Amino acid sequence: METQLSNGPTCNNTSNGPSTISNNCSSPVESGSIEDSKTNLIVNYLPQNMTQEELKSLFGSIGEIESCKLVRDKITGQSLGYGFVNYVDPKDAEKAINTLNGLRLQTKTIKVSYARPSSASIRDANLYVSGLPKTMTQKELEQLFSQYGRIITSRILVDQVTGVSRGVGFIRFDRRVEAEEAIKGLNCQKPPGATEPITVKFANNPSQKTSQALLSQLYQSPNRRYPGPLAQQAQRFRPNRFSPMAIDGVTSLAGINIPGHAGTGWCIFVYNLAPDADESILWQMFGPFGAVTNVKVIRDFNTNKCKGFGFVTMTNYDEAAVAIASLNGYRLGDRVLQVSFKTNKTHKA
DNA sequence: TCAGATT
Repeated sequence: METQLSNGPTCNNTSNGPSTISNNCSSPVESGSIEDSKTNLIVNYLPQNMTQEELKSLFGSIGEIESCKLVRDKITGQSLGYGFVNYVDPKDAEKAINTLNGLRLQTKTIKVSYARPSSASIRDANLYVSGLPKTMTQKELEQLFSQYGRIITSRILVDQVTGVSRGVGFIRFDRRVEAEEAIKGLNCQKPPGATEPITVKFANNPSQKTSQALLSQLYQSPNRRYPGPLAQQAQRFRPNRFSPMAIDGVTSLAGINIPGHAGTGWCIFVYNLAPDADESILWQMFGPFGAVTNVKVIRDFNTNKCKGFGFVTMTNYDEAAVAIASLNGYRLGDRVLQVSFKTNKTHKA
């Protein structure tokens, strides 16, 4: 693989926000049985505002996608923060795991792994654990539970400020029967060395909460609706930074030149990419700064090598501006990148 | 003291 990046916004520390310790364990490459699909991936910890189209754009940068689905709440339509990507070629699925697992997008670190075959037996296998000793580590938590089955994820919630364990956590097993056995074996039991017993029970179901939140919104404040798509779009657009009268759409039609503004977001020009640069490097560089809707490496038609530049589209002006300020002059391998809002200049280089 | 992994 190519150059690894280690920079990004300084705000981003842990894998999924400051309040949790999380693993991205259960290495997917080694976990599949011979029966499992080698093309279908599950993608977890997606940013809340990421759309299915953006998911497809991100994973489509690796190879041809057979299908792609962002899972949403049935009632609210809100993203549940995970989705599925099914590639045509198993090699591309493997490549996606190798290149995109652990990619930072906004405040999240996405997890990419093979999807298990869907079945009833793997549902409702998630446990909520409380009363844990504050000193217990995630590894110790897993050790305690692993005797009951294969752990898919584990987590200990921590205080946002101090980073100290809150004594509660989650264990997701591969199968529900394993979770049931763990409750039987560990609920009301004292872990080794602990003075108090722990509580182990099934965790709340995820989609219930968002549905409830929506319903209470509807019933409690009927006059305070969420802003509709138009209002949201108007908020995203920041014309007064350049022109006091510009309005999204109108400016484009009127031919007023706003640097970088491409109608659907802010287009950023990235110059001095290496010939072997690919889309994933652009996702890696810009993803941590905010909502990226698209990336594109410009390649020579015949050689398929990068012509030295590419483009990145970001939804929000402020995030784009910070990304540009941070990445302009960034050293990628032996090259120093030039990063700016796209202009209408013709770039010949 | 419940984050967000099975379409």
